[in-house]
Amino acid sequence: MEYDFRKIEQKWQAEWKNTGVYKVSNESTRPKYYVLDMFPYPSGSGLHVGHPLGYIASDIYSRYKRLKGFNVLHPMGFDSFGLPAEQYALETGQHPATTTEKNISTFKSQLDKIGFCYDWDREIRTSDPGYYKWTQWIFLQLFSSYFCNTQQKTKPIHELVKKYETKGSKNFTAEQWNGFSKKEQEEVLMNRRLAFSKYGEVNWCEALGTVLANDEVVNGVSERGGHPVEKKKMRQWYLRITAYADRLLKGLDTVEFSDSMKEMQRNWIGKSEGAEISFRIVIREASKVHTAGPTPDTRLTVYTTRPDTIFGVDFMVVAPEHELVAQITSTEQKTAIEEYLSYVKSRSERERLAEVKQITGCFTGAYTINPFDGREIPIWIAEYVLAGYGTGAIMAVPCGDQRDFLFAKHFNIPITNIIGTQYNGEEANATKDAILENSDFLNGLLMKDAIVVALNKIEELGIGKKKTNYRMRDAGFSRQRYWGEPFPIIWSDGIALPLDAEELPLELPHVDTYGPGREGEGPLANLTTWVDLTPNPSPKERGTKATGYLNSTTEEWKKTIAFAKQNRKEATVEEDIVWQALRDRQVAGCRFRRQHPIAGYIPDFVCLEKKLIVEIDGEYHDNEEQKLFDTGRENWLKGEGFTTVRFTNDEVNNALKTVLKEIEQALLNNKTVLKEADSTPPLLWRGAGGEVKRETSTMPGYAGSSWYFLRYMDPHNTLTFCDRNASNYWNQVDLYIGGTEHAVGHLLYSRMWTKVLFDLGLIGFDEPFKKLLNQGMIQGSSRFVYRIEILNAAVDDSGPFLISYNLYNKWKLGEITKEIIFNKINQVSSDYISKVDYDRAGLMISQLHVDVNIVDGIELKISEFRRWKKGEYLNAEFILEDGKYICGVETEKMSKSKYNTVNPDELCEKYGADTFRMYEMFLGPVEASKPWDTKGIEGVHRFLRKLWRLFNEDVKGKIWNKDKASNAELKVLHRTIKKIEEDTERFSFNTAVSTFMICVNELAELKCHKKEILEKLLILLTPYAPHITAELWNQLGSDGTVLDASYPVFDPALLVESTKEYPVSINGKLRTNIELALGLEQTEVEAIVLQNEIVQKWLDDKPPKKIIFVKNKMINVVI
RNA sequence: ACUCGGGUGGUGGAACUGGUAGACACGCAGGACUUAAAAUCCUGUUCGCAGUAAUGCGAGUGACGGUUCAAUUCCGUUCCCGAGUACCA
Repeated sequence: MEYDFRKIEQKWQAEWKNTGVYKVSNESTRPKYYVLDMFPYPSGSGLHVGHPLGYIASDIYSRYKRLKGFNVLHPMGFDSFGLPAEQYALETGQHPATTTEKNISTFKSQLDKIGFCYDWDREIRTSDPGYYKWTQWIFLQLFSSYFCNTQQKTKPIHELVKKYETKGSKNFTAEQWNGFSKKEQEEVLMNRRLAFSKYGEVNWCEALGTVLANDEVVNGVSERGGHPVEKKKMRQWYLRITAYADRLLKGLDTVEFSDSMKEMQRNWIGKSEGAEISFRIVIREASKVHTAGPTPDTRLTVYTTRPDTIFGVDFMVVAPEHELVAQITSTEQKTAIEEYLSYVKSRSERERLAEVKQITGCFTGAYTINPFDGREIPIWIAEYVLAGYGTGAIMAVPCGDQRDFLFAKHFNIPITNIIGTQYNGEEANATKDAILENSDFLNGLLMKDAIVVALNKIEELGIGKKKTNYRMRDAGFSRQRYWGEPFPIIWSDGIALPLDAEELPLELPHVDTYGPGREGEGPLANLTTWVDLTPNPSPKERGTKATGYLNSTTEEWKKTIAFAKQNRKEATVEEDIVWQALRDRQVAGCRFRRQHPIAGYIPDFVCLEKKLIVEIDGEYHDNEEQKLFDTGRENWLKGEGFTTVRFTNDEVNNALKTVLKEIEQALLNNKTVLKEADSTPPLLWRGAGGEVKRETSTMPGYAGSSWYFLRYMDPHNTLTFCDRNASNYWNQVDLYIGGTEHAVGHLLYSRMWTKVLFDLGLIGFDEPFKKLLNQGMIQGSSRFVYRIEILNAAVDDSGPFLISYNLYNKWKLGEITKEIIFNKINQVSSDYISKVDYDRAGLMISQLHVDVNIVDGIELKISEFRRWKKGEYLNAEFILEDGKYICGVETEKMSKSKYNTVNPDELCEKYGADTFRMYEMFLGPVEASKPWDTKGIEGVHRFLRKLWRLFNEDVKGKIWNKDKASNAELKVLHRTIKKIEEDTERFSFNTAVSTFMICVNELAELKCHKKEILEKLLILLTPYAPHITAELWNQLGSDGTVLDASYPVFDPALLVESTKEYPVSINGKLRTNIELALGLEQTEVEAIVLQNEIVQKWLDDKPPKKIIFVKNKMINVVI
């Protein structure tokens, strides 16, 4: 009986599906274990071999933990909001929901082929309204919470309001607060909310009319099209992650992340401790000396981590954007400063990164006074000082900071040396270990110690204070895109109002086009009826107010609704006739509403899907004033995309058929604009008055992924994001596996969200991931062919010539001439080359990616290549070396366009999922990045077949038996148990695979076919190769399913030996082995060793200096 | 530039706290079975030198140096590769 992996794997995958063996319950007496993978973005190109690496590792560990008696949660889902689907929609018009759905089903079928133990009942998708309802809900929690600095903890914002109302704050009294307008109060609160909105800079591309992400901007121009990009201020949402900087830092000590991962997060947070010092400013003009600024004691505040260098300050540098710049510029320097500012502005639009660092700057004409020695210090502006960090101003110490040094040299500013011989005048020395000189009261102190001394003095004088700074910025949380969670926010007269929880989810409406709004807003902005919720007065009231609805209130909107209702009751006979004909989708299958308010207007009939309005005009429409009004309203509605058709009462009475015909025609002419559900005008209104609009941005990709690990615990709950019982049971993710690319983004955000939810008492832990394992990237190994172009050949008919790699390389290096290549071409196609004029012909060789799947190692499979790309190379001529066409090789990122992707489906089809799983693990440590190479997969496949042959033989069939196992066999088994358990526990899956190979090799050698041994081996192996083990377990007739078998227990007694082969070194060099009983003591061993022939040979009759004997390890004889 | 990883046969990699460097596999070479192929099995495979051979000797974990009876492992200097950050005061 042969190992028919295709049949076996199909059989067991179906079996698992039918019996639901991977269903996980939230109730169990067993201890819990939560294994999580970073869920994938379902891209259009499907899985390649890089994706499953981490999934296989987590699957092995989950299955292992299950065998060890844990209730294991190992879910999978999809991070299905994101830009690629939207871009695809922009190009093809296909709705992102459609393509996403399609991609997910491809992903799922690919994942299932690998045999993962996911509980698909717990699958989640971030783009599913049932899911993003809760993303929006958590956003609302963030919106209505603030960070209490004294308690370092998230609290509901109403507690802050209460405090303001009763006690006021640093900046205002309770009375003042209570006197603030609603809008003023909201502005104050916005500065404390955890999710808040402010004006921020975005990359705006005029030509594309859209906002671009940072990575869509390359060298100052758009990646697509190369159009110029500029900074533009727009209202944006942010998360106040900076408030959590310290807790995010401290939390790192409580989790098991790799050192590099922790380091990356620490760097990103970038905490630095230093001081803010303020300096008095004076301006020196030709005519006078005066102080700057609106008040005489306007001061310049700088941030420094080195207050000890205060006497080495030779100049100040202020960021060009600094608010003081205009005030402190002297008349003499005004033009120079203006020129410099315009230069900086022009440059900020360009990408500064690419170019060599230039030293630029400009003197302002102002000075600060060193408070300790009264020295006047010039103030400069320069672009190397960033407005966004610290105070946007620095004190420059050229002898201690290389940038300051270069700046001083460039502008000939004299440099003060405060560190004596430690400074050589050639470059700055940033040491903290120098003894200070030229430093007044700090003289003679070690810089390290002087930091505190200086700081204390500064605080004592009241000119500065200790200050901790963070490099991390608040996280931008809005995107001007379509395919993301809509914000549950309504802007009313400039105040952000949250939706009520009952109104969630705020579903993403359908749009026609995915292009940006007029002002660069997201595509949602184009849906005026969805966006504009401004309540409107009734027509009667509007008659007296030209700009009526702008000042309307809830009351007025209610009146509009009431008015419409009234109109319905008081319908004219003609209106009724038309309604009877239109209702219930009788015309063109379209739904009509009657007397339905649109903004301020109440049309007689409207079909929202087709944006068609039908008006039945009574006699009073002949009135001039009414006509004016009708036209005005028609124009306004036209602007909103509505077309209006009008009929008179007479037409309805006399020619209803024609009227209906015309309506039908109008419906058919209009295209469908909205899905019915989206067009319902919301009835919300929570009134500050003024313009009421929905937020049109959507949330970024990381919104949904910041809390998904919680949803898996309780995925179907419609009452809450995750029941507290469920999150208490599953608690933290015990093992999280994923790539390093999310080191700072996703991981920091989800850590922050967890802390917020914890503080608000919604979950019981404040770090989401207990242990993080980083999987390496699997790179593609690209293959190249080299195509020869002959220029000026004057011959038109021949296939392309392809030259093998080594010849190409020699040509490139100039080792061979073009004549030699022409000669080679001549050999493969003599009649072609005879027509070429050697002297005039030029040679060009281009390197082309070739599909790795038609290359065997590095040798091109020529016949398959001819068929490749629909026969583009059918007539190619090959210039070979040693009869082979050798391809060029390079390691690159795996991508379709480079033809270096390897599809797991094909490997599963060819070798089976078990082989594929084990081979991915065998490739090397999970954490390591490595290029994919399919070559070695045969070895793993051979191993599985060898395993199979321990149970069955091709001819004889079943050969396993129930004989009693020998000691030697038990020894092999228990060595394996020990090693596999150790290796699996420490995620060393590659060595575990090799341990299995050793075990099977040894059992084969022992001709062991005993159930007693093999059964145990199957349990060990089932996490790695679940299909073949399930099948063989079944064949052995063992009880139950191998998935829940009890894990074999290692018995150390079986491995106890009485003797050991000791390696014997002489002077640390291995010379021989001696078998010794284990109980021996040093002296006994020495005696035996000295007897040894080889040792005696090396001793050459001299006594050894020393003999080192390490029990159970080795012996070293020192001569 | 800074921070963090990592350099081991022809290749992927192993050696977990200093103690037999190269496990396991790929590839390659030779052999068995076979008309042949596939499959399977066996032998060899770090390099150099000597030997028919068993074997012996020498070198060897990027380079140089140190600590140690003993270093891939610890320390110092240096080179190369990868990842992250980027004028952060």
